[in-house]
Amino acid sequence: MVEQSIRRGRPGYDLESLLAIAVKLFNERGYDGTSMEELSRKLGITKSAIYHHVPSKQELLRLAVDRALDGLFAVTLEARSQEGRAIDRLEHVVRRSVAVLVERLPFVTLLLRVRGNTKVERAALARRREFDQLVTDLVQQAADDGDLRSDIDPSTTSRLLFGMINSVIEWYRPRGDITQDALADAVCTLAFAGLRAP
Amino acid sequence: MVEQSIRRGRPGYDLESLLAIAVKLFNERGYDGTSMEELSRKLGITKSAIYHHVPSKQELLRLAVDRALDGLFAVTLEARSQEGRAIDRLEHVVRRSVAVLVERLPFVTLLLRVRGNTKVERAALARRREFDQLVTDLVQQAADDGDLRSDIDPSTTSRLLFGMINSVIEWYRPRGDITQDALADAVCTLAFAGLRAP
DNA sequence: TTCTTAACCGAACAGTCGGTCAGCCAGCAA
DNA sequence: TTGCTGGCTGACCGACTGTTCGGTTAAGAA
Repeated sequence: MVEQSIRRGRPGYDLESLLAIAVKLFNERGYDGTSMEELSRKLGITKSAIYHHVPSKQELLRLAVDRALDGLFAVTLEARSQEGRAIDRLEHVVRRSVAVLVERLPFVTLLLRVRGNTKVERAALARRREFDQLVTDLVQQAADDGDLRSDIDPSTTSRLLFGMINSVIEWYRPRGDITQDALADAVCTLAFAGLRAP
Repeated sequence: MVEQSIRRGRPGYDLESLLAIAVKLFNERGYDGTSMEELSRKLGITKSAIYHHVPSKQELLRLAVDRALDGLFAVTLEARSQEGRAIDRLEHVVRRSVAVLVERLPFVTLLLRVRGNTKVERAALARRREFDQLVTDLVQQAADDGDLRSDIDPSTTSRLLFGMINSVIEWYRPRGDITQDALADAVCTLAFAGLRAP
């Protein structure tokens, strides 16, 4: 079943396998705190070999954050994010965002730590703000529909909401004792129904 | 009214004023992404002058994260964090943590981005975990009292809860249109009562 | 004036940074 | 066997890193 694509040439890393290890290391040490020398040691090849796969360190970052952002924007294009009551669309976006976070954990982790020092980083931040705006609009609509409490303003709501969701990258590990669905349930319950016993 | 403490010697930066600017820059560019040369330019003095005030770059980081951690631990020692029903103690810790976050925003921001590359950073992470454990214990007790819903486990709850709280550093600015109290209210409402219209 | 205190400068240090270049090497296909 | 492709090496570059050191400067106190 598994399409074993036969690679030609000398066996070793391809861009994908190299990127996975790079992103993992970036997340452990921080992007700026990781040198290409350090990365090459982790890969078991020389520094110059990395530049056979990728033209620069910044490009590694771009590839990673784009994978995260593409996943998040794909969520907003899904049917259930675009039709139905705003509050239901919001819940869908929340659930699916948790899923993307988990499935692309290393990439999203890197994205959420970008600070804006370079062009690549600023471009990532811009796309992220775009996503945040879509969510804020959704919260606003749901509040207008009377489905969300009106004593918290929409932008604060969406920020706290996605603050909670995004914090998942800090502690969730797929191997752990909580499944992806259980996590999404916990997030939605806490967000929509609150902590207090019913 | 203002106690103008007369400093002796050549006027200029003291440790406190230097630290404030350093931490601000660290937060903008990232600790690893900020060079001492860059910092010295921002300060308007030479690189070597910084070393008159502080023995190393790492020490700047230590001073900053300790200010954040001291503030958070002080909260747990307050009377209302130690007596009464667990759920009330929890709400008090949440409210006061938001206050500390806001009052010491730059320091807490830096703390929350520490990755653990050096001894200083690992020590900070250890103290942070200690604080997290205290909160988790509180959540556990409140759940045992029947005051918190039991369908989310305590460690997930406390992580999502503090994920939401800590996200405040990403967007809250004191000059903005939402006061510190309103922010704490929003956090508590969302956390305990949920988003859905009552 | 002189002493003390505190902040600062300029030049240099050894080491590390991201990145380049010319060429070598392993495996598949013809 | 040969050609091609894709992956890799080792030596190197200039710029920049955090840190040190000996000397200097500005202010209040004596």
